[in-house]
Amino acid sequence: MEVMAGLPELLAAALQPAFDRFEPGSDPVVRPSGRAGVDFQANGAMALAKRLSQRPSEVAEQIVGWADLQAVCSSVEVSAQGFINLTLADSWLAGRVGLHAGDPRLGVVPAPRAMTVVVDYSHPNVAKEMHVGHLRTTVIGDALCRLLSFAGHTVVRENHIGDWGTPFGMLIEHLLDIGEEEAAHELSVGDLDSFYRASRAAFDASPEFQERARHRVVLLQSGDPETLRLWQVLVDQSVAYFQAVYERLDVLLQPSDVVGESSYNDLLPVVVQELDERGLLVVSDGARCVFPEGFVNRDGTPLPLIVQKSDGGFGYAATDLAALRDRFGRLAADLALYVVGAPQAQHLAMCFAVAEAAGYLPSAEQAVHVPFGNMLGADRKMFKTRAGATVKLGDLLDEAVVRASAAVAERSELDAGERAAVARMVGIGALKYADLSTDRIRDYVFDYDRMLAFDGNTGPYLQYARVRCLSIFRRASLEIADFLNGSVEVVISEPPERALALALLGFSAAIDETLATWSPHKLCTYLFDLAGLYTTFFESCPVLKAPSPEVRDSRLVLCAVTAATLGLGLSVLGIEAPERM
RNA sequence: GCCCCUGUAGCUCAGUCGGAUAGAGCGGCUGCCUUCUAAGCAGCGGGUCGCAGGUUCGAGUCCUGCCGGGGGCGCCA
Repeated sequence: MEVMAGLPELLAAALQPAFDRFEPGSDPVVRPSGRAGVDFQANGAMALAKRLSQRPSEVAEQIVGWADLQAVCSSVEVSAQGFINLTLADSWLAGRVGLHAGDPRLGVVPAPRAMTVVVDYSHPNVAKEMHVGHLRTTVIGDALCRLLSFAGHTVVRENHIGDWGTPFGMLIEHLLDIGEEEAAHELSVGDLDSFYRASRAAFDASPEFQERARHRVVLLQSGDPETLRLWQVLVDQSVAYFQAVYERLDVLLQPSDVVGESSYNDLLPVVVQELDERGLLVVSDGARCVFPEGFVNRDGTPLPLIVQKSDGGFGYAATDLAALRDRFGRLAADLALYVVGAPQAQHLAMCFAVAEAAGYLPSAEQAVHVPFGNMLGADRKMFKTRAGATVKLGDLLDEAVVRASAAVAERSELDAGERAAVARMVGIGALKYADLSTDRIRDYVFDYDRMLAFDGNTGPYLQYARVRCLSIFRRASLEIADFLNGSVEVVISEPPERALALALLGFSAAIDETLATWSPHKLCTYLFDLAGLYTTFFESCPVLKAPSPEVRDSRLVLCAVTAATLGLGLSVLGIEAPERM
């Protein structure tokens, strides 16, 4: 079987020889067409005509005359302005969908060169509650991991948790004050915020506590075994708590993916030494810095990346550099993605620049910041992550399931046993889809009603469309697999069948575009359009009561491929799909 | 002050390497459950694509300037 390719590429390839006769290598510029009755349009003739000082429509006419599109298109027309309008033949389209149905990957070709990709995402802080600010990095990062795996790459998930730094002196002393058992209990029930706040309160209230905390930091940094043991208690309890959240959210992260800041401690002096050896290090105001080119601060003077502070402590830049060294060295990564908020853009750009200069990063394009916009409060300001009260991620997940349970109870005919599982998939699916379905770079205002909507362009709408595909097979006691082996002929008679078929063939392009730009919302948009076209088809084209057995079987193929596409699409986004709802 | 991101329908957002008459969801209005799941469908109404220039056969898309919003700019991470 020929390698499945996207329709635009296929048409462009068919037109290329004709374009080459005018000007070798000129681009046919094939795009989907919005015009009624036209599937694609080739716009390249107009630019070509301009360059050759000829009439666009005449150039287009000649190209059409030379091109061999008989087998593929039912109509090829040239507009007065020089657009070439291409309409695929129903029979060709039907045959194409038949092939598509037999492909378990639904037309998505594995990446020609499999890479090792490190994805850095989620990164919550030890002894701190996961809040809604962690949602975007976690959900987007997880979707990218799944997409990359599906594309054939080796994915190394790294959860770069905040498990080191001066706050731990305070946290450990507080742990001792309330007793290990009580501390472990508080942390294990996920009440990290009150633990952290109580530590902070003790620190602010008592000079004696402050002194103990400072001393404890020294003990921690010097590797005192008992202090490390207490620190480990905090880390272990926190990681267990994170894991509970991840499982509720249905993300891939495991405790074994945790590579906390502390894991680079031994590397930090090495990094400093190597930066020094390469002549990159400059001491400025007592701090050891690198001044990457092109970065300036307020007054126009060069902006430093502070690697080692004047007090001898290492800044987080040192940790980030060590992580880059580790990822491209020990792990031999081909690519590292940083699913980190947009405010860190400058910091990461500086780290990447320094890492490249230091030889840690082989080439600039191999480290990619995948930024996302801020979650804003009702006041349109950034949700505070430091002192300010924000919404706990756990509370948001609770609310998602509560609302979904109510919706399931109200709308679904499922029995009680199935309802809980479906409510979880619907609620969490709605929440994740809400985050994935808009361009990640944009800021958005935190809003329960928007994030947990179940109608319209939402996760549940996609789940529901798939459920409606599956219910047809259940109703008729048919196996969906029998319609996904390429053995059943597809015929196209009604417009909704045709529109659905055309959309199904666009899956690989949607995946490609999503990965090319690290933008899950592109796949969401595709799936939503597909679900809408399926629903139109579902409303107007009876399947089990089709006019003939041939049409019935053909429509069953369309249902089967739609279900498979929605299921696979949701799956690579990290959204579960129930069998019924 | 400098830099980054952003501005599209009442609200929330899509809009592909610049293509023809800018789309969807929510909300509003009108219909549609005796036929495969109404978390749905069909239809109506809704636009100075922030503003002004420029490039181009063609600009929501590219360039410049201005305005509004968010963020960043040396020892927190």
